[in-house]
Amino acid sequence: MSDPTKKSKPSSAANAEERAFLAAYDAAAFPHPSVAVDVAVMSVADGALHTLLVQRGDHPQKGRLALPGGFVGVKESLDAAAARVLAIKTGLRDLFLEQLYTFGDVGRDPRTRVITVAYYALVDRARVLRARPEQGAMVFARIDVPWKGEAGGPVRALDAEGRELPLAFDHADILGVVVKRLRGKLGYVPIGYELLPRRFALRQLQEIHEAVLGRKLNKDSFRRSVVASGLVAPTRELEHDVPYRPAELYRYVRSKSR
Amino acid sequence: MSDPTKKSKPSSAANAEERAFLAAYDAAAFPHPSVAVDVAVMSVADGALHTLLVQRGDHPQKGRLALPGGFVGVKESLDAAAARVLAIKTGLRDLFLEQLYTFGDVGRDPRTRVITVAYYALVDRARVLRARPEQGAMVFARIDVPWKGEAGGPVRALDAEGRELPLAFDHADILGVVVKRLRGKLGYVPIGYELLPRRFALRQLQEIHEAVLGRKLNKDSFRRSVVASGLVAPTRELEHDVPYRPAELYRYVRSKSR
DNA sequence: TGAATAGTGTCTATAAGACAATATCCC
DNA sequence: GGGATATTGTCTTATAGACACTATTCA
Repeated sequence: MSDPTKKSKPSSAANAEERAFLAAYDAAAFPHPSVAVDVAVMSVADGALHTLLVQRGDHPQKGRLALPGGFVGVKESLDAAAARVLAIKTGLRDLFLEQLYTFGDVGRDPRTRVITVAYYALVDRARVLRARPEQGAMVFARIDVPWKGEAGGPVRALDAEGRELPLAFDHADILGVVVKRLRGKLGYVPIGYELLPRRFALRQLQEIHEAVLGRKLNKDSFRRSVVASGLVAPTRELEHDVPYRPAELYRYVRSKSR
Repeated sequence: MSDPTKKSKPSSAANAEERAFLAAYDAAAFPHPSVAVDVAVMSVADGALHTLLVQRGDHPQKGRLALPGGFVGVKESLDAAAARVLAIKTGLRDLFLEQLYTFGDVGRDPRTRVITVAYYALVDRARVLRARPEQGAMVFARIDVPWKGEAGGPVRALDAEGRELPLAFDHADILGVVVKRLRGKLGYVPIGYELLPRRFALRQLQEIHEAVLGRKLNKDSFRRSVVASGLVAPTRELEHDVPYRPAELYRYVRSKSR
């Protein structure tokens, strides 16, 4: 925390000196916070954002619902910790997974000082409903966003009957930041595709955007802007099992060809 | 990290049980990473982004230039740690200060495992040039961005003669993320005002935007969009000491009146 | 008066919203 | 055929870029 006195040395001796310093360095000389990762697995179902929550079987906050999380190993990168937690607690692998924000208020965990690096993952509805955790049990909870646009703030988790689910720690705030980030990103980054299967109708993509943004979009201009972006390509396949004219299926293409 | 077996208890006893659990919790039971904050103090001068760097007097990376940083106290929030580091290492207070990203690769610090939560601050050129640190010495380094748009990647720090300055740790990557974030934010958040004194000419604001974005902007549409945003208000004051027609000075207003 | 930039007005190209018309599927 | 949605086309409006023109200050 402080920068005590220092002495200059000729640069030729610097490497040996640095090696000696590192050998003598004692990482346990002062108390450290704990570092955790929490992963918000987001999906869209029935026109609303949903997330995967796990029931806390241990103290603290036993019985409340929490984001899948865990402590970061000393020899494990943050990204690796997030992927490991995702796989263990939800059984899901190889998802879009991105760091969100780091929450470090002093009292956010009653055990001790825990700083958590929050991540969010995106997955399509069919895959998240097939997911089976390697341990524990999961709830697929609907997110209720009590604010508009990118105002921000905590959100609520609801069960299938619309009852509010109690969230642990500051996870309502974390999920609020996830929603805010998703709304901000949808405008200029094609993350909507991560929430859909490989082939999708443009109407499905629009429904995803509307669920994330929390407002209706204009159908015509949505179609035009998506097609004009060059990020989707028609597949000549059609929807099936729909009680109306089937739409052509599109796929996401990385290379905009123009 | 694991969720072992659990027994159900009547909810009436839950509070007492949780208190007992917390009293017995041992935070030092497994090794912890260290947590630091680094603050990138960004400003615009001579048409380019600049940042404040401190010379490392201690190992590791002695002699290299680093972002002002320090370890997070066990009873100190991340935001408070960033503000403290900013004040101690640069003498600057009450700046726009926002969390950026958390860097946690295993080998990023040769001492031990150090996870750093990076922040960025914005300050106008006159104020940063008056800044005097409470300890150590500072360099006001020009940032050279070797990529366009929001491609991302490390940047270089240059001294007044254009010579490259050696950066410590992964700080070239951190500064790259800062630049990427600033470019992304300029489009829809008025952070440009944080880089200017309270009263400014629209041309100055445009120069700020051009320096951050790394490209020229159209003068006419820049003026129109800024004025139409309702986020600036004319002050009826004029520039002075300019060898041409002085422009009217504007100020940033939070409430867009319309 | 000339150089330099401030500030205004106009035209055009592009993107978005609104709306209408036709096409295609299932029942 | 009727219901529902897909898909295409047209019209209108808002915005950004380009450009021309006038205004104001200093040297």
